Amino acid sequence: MREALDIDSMKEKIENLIKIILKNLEIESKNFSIEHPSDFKMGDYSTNVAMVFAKELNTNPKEFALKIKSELDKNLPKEIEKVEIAGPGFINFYLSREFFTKSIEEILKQKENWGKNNLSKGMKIMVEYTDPNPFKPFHIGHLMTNAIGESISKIVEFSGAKIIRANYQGDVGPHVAKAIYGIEKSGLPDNNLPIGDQAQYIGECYATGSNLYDTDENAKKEIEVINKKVYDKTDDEVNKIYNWGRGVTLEAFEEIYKILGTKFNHYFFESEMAPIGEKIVRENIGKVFSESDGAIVFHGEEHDTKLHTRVFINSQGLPTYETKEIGLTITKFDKENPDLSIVVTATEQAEYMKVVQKAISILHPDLESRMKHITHGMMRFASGKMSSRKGNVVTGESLLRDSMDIVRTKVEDRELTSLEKESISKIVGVSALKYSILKSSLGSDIIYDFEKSISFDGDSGPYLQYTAVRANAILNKANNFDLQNKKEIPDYITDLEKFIYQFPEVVDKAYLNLEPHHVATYLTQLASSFNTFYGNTKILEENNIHITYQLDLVKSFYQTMKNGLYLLGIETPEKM
RNA sequence: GCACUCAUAGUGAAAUGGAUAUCACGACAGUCUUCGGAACUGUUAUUGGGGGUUCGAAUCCCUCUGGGUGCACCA
Repeated sequence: MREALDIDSMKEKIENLIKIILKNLEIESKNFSIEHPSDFKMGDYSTNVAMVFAKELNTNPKEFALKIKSELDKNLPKEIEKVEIAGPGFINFYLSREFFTKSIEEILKQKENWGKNNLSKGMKIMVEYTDPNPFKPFHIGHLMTNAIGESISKIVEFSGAKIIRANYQGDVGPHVAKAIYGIEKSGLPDNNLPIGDQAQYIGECYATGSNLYDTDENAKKEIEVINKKVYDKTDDEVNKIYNWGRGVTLEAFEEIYKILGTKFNHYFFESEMAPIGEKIVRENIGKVFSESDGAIVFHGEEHDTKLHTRVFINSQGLPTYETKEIGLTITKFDKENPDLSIVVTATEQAEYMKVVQKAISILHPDLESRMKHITHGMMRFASGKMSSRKGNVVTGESLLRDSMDIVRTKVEDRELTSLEKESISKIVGVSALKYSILKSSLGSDIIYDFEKSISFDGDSGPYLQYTAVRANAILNKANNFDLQNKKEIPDYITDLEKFIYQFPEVVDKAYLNLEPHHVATYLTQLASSFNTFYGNTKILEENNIHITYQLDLVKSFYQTMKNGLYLLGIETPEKM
């Protein structure tokens, strides 16, 4: 992807320059860092090499820095304008006009490939995420996992891997029995209703059933009977409701995936994973698993003091979630044999997953390094805001619809076709939600405040989109301009140019840490620097001799923003 | 009780061990109707407490405090 390496190998180039100098000074090279200083006043790149070596050379870091600088100055490459010493002994590199001009050319050449890297070239990576359960609502946690999983998939894809998207759904188990019981009590809904409404009705039936299970002994017994029937499929009435409800909720989920922009390659179901896992567990009783109080368990703490014991087959002989997870993991490797299998879930599954993965690692030592579990915090609500605009319990779906509705009212009196308005509502509404999830690092919980998430200025997805749309508007309008005699390149360098070439480094970082927020944070800085440029520079003026270059700059900004938003799973609208 | 995880302006966040800790919202004061104002400029305020490692700590180690999550037949 990066054939013309001049621009984004700048970091390596500087590193090599310094290594050569160290070698000439007969100093053994060890780790030093090259980074972007926090402020452009301190240059475009900076190294701490002088501070790292000063002590063992028994010299003052500033003196040593000066020595390196004088060596550098002897043969400075044309991409570097100057080198300076600052602070306690930092060596700062200021890039040249030529470098920035070249980087813009490079972006225009690479287009949708701009920002890609080869860090996982040739690998096959499977990412499992979203994981909603049929018969239950698509709740906010699913929305969060989906946004994160989709973004990680795209970041991994940008690093050269073949990506396989997987979704794992719980279509058997007590929650299904509770929902069926609720449906038996309340009756089937009108099948002319939109599929989303029917799914919501099923979700309500689940809530009813779940409540009765906790409060009513008879209901509890009946639900347990239904649960068995779901597994053995002996009751026609239960089968009928089951098939209908499973179909309706899965279809409703598909509508949501469509809005969110996710296309899965594989759908795995607990009902199918259970027998596969159970066979594996039973074959390894006495080896990996053992009997305890009538159940089949895995003693995690025997292998790692931080782990604990978990039940894999309960005392009634039924496989638990743990066993299904084993079936799932083995099935993934059987079907696709990925180099790496990533699972994205909320943090509450972290401990459970460690135990299960330990058990799998003992069964298949070669898989240990090929499983990765990424966890994220939960979405909580600012106090007292637990209901959606329609007054219902907030689900992932209602949140999406509400967000889209807000955008719809915002574009209502714009001069746009109703088709355009609908598309913008979707693209911008989804962006507001996704960005508010992806801007934070994965570890901590997100306090979700509806009022704030729909404020579209500043640190938000719509702000980024709006900035891109502005850039696009200039480019469209520029078609009427005669660009002859307007091809001079400015002698000054804007902050926009200083940010824009860093994009591939940001993508690398997001990939290496599997943290989408690096992209989100960067794009906000980039957008802000574009808006500053936009505010200070009137491009489309007859007597502006820099138009050609500035339009290229706008174009490369637009491309960078578009590619960056893509990595967050956000579309860039033409208008809004 | 044990384990995991988190703690940064009034609020929400950022910062491969680096320089004067950034960004947004809010508040206050301006620009201005522009190549699209969902914009720009300026002011404002911050690393939970205590030790340690280091030339250098929001970051690493120890400890305390305070949230969240998980710890046997749910998923």
